[in-house]
Parts: sequence; structure tokens; C-alpha cells
Amino acid sequence: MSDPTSDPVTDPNQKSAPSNFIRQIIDKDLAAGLNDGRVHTRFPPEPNGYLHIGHAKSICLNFGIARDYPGGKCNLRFDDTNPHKENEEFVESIKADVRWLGFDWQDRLYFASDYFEKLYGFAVELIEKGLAYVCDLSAEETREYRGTLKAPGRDSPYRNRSVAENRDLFKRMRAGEFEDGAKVLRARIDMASPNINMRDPTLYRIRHGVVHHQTGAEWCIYPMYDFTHPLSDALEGITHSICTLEFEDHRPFYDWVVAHCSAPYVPRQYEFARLNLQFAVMSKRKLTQLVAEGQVAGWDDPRMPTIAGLRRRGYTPAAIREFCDRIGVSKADNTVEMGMLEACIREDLDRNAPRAMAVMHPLKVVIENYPEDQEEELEASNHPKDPEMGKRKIRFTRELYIDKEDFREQAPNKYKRLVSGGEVRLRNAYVIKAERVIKDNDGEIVELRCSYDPATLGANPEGRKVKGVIHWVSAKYGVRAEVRLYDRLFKHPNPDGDRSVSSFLEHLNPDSLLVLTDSVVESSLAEAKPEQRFQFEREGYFCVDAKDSSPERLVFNRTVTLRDSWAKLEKQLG
RNA sequence: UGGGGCGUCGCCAAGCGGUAAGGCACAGGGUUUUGAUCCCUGCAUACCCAGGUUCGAAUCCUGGCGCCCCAGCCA
Repeated sequence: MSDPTSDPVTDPNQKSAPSNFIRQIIDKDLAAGLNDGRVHTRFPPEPNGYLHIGHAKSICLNFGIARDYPGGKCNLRFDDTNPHKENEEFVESIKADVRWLGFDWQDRLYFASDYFEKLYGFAVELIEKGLAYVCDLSAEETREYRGTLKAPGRDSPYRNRSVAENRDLFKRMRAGEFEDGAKVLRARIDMASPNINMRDPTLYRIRHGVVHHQTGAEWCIYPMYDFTHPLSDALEGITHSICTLEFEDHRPFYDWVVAHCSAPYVPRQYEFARLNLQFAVMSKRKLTQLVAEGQVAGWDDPRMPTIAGLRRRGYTPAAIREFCDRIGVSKADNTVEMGMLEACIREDLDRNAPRAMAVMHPLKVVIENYPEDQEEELEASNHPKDPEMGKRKIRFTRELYIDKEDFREQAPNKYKRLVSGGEVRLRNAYVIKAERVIKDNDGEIVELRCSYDPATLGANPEGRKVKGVIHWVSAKYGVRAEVRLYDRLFKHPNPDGDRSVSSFLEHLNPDSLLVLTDSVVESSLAEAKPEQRFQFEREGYFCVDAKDSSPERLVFNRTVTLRDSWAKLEKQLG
């Protein structure tokens, strides 16, 4: 426990993932002696946004396969063919997130833009073979000529240009002789194909005036994804090119490209179902919108389903990996419940987070029979089941705070906390009894006067049973802190699937963030460092905010609450 | 009146012709100085529907039904 890297749950290299249909395909390929026994995958993000939990599924799949098969490799390759939407910040965030998740691309960091020159060569090859042509149709005309889902398209009037003319025109496209949109290079396949992706898809478009984050102003023509991807895979010797279901009907073109260009290798594409999470949106367009409109504080806002957001929320890499293992990989559309993700982080943090006490809504308690000048240093264990996590000191004083939620003047019999005239155990300390309630002019309870039983430290009281245990913090030694209580960002389980509203934004949960500025935490937390995680007993798991917390002003983010059977019970009681 | 996929418990998901794994959730019970954790127990005579093949079908065949994706010079 002292060395987190020795924990099989924490170390991605010590636990192999459950099998799935893709691994079965690899097993068969290996058994058949394909690919010289190699297993080589790649994770190919476009750097046009931050990675989210859906990407984590793909990362765990691809890097997980590389990890679990002997000699397996997984490349990190940026699919950077559309400079208009991409930038270096996204490149860096993606690298950081993949690393943080615990995966390593070693020396295989690639960019599709690394291959621009080779890609150009392959395009020329297609032209030479009469399999590609320069088309002057406008975007709108191209759409018209394409036909519809049910009706075939028509051949472009430029479809039968000579090889020489195509070669010349394409060269001049590259040289910058034509304006944006004036010409494109298209594959010459079949305008009547029932598969729209085979109706002479665009290979290259002209884009002047954009600075590519990797290639600068070197190019004014950029290859399309469908052309770039299979060739990048081929160039890297990828054996299994794994992508999501929506690319399934692009596969014929993927195979066409590899077959007709003299690529050094024939990779195969396989598709799996992308992840949907309840009460979240996963499309990059929508996540970008949330950030751009300031609906959240940024890509790493703890309410975002991004890797950076989950990290800031307090999720661990191990929990996210575990989640990805548990949800599995299949081809069936799926929407996973939040409870699944929460179960994973609770499981990790229950085992690994040290305990501490923090009072969210402080209510002052004065223990009248505790001498004014007295104080004690008590011991509390950092984990109820793991003695190796050690103990810490906590200060007990005459004045302390408990949570407002833990006291009621009267309450149903099931209520196990403090009530007027009743007793309760202060965790790691004494049993106290509520003697008097002090209220302000509005009738609000502002203070409790209590007595304590000195014989109950580490011992049960004689002759009576104390049902409840509540947490507390010394008023004298406790440290004020800001606590941010996060909840789901949306109040609808499927915010972007509801056609009855004009925008998914209407489903935003107005209570997704509740900031508590007057919380008090035990003094041992004063030194807590950014990203350190704790269980605040009886409340939940919290982590020190990586950006806003400082020794002068501690800020804790709630990762997830503890399971709360009392809340359920109370609801049933009405 | 196109093409490509998918339909097994509330949510994921095994199953690959021999008689329905597992996880999450849920419900009961036990332990507990966290109403947490942990530990037991329960939870699909049933696999979208209907036919058929077979000694035997969630698995094979036929026909339906439902859902998802595709008409960017995005990925």
C-alpha cells in the first residue's frame, strides 16, 4: 500500500483486461499465423478538443491490447488533417491525458501530417492508375451529383479528364494556383454505389491561409481522413485498426485505398460501439460548446466527462481503467449508468484514500462539563482496515463543530444522530449528550450546549447503548476551507437525445455545483497538496483542487458521495 | 422505396448447437466508533417476435418487428 505501483489495481501493467470480440479476432489471426505474429494498434485522436471518457474506452482497448499481447505495440498518432479545427494545446493535453491514464507510446508518437509528402505520392499514384481525378464542381454541385441515400449519383463532368491533365492540375493545386473550393481531388470509383462513401469520395481539398500546428504554411492542400487513415495505418504497420461503429461503412473505401496504393502493408479495420454515459454529453461539438459558452469553467471543469475534468474531480487513472474493463467492448449501442463509473471510483478510493473529518455546514457545540483550559490530543486511524496507513493526531477541545445535518430537535426513531436530550458518539472521541439548544432571533439553531461522558473514550458507555456516530472538528484547531459539491452536469439522462427541447443546454442541472465557503476541516489537512484525495468520513471522497487550492485557502472538490442508505430510508419515511 | 450495423435481467456484458457467466443497480440479513466498507442471500424456465431444422437452438435457416449509423471539400 505504501508503494502504489505495486498494487495490481493501480498499475496498468499488472492486470490484463477481459476479452472481447476484437481480442478474439486477434487470437484467431495469431493462431492463423497472420502478420508474422505481430499485434500493433494505434490510438488516433484528432487534436481538436480534449479527450473524454469515451476516448478512455478506446485508449484502454488499444493500449490494453498492446500491453496484453507479447510484443504488442500501440502508437499514438494525431489525425491532424484539418488544421482549421486543431491546435497545439489540444495536442499537449491529449499526450498528458494518455500518460496520466497510465499508458506509454514509447518512441512511437506520430502525426498524420508526418506523411503528407507520402500521401501526396499515393494520390499521384492513383491519378496515374486512372483512379483519381481533379474535379471542379463546387461543394453544392458535388452534393447534388452525389445523389441521395436511395437514388444513385451522377458522374462529374470532370470525371474523364486525362491522366496527364489530372497530374498537372493536382500539381498546380499543391502549388497554390487555385482558390479554396475551386478544385478537389476525388477517387474514381462508382457514383452509383449503394454505399455513399464509394461515390467518388474527396481525397484532397484546398485550404489557403491556415497555419497547420505541425507543418506550418508548407501545404495548401490537405488530405481527407478517409484517404489519410488507411495509409497512415499501412505506413506504421498497424495490424488491427480499431475505430467506432460509424466508420463501418467507410471500411470498403479503407480497403480500396490500401489495395490501390502501393502501401507497404495491408491493415484491417474493426469497429466497436462508442460509449454513451447517462447524464452526460460526449460529442466533441457539444463539449466544445459548453466550454466556449462558459457553461463550465473549462475543459477540465470537474463536471465535464473529459479525462482532465475527471482528474480534477478526483478520479484516479486506475478507476477509469477499471471502468473501461467493466463496461466491456461490443458492437451493441449502449448507454452506461453513472452508477457504474461511481462504483469504480468508490472502490478505488475506499481502499486507497486516507480518512479525515470535515464539517460541511458547521454548527457550534460547547461541551459545558469539559474544562475551559483543557484540550487533548487524540489518535485516529487513517484507514479502518489498513493499519499500514497509520494514525494521525486530532485535537479535542471544549468548543467544536458538528454538521447541522447531524442534529435535530426531534426526529423519527430511525434517526441515529444527535437529538435534544439524546446521546451520540463523536467519531474517534467521546459520547456527548445534547443538553440545550441556542437559537437566534429567527429561531435558527446557532449553538448546542452539550455534556460529555469522560468514560467513553475508546469504550462503550455503561448500561446504555449509543446508536449513532457523527464526525466533528475542533473549533479552535479546525481549518476553514472551501468545499465544492459537484453533481451531474445534466438533469436529463440523455441530454442530447431529447428532441422535445431546442437545445441540450436546457437540460443543464442548475445545481451541478454548490460552493461551501465556511466548511471546517481537521487541522491535519492544512498541509494537503493539490490532487491529494481523502475520504471525509460520512460525507464522501474529496480531492484538493489542482488549480485553486492554496495553503492559505484550501479548496476541496467532492469526487463522489459515500453510498447513503440513510438518504434512501429517509425518503421512504417521507 | 439504398447501404451498413445491432437486438441476452433496470444498465453494461459473457455465451460461438448440449440445456442462460460476471459486474453495476436493486431487495433482504450479518459485522461495524463512517447509516461507509466488508460478508452472506435473492435477483432472466428465459435470450425482440413468429415459423422451421435438430434428440437438443440464445446459438443454424426463413420471415417479420424495433433501434442506431451514412447524402462534410469534418473526423
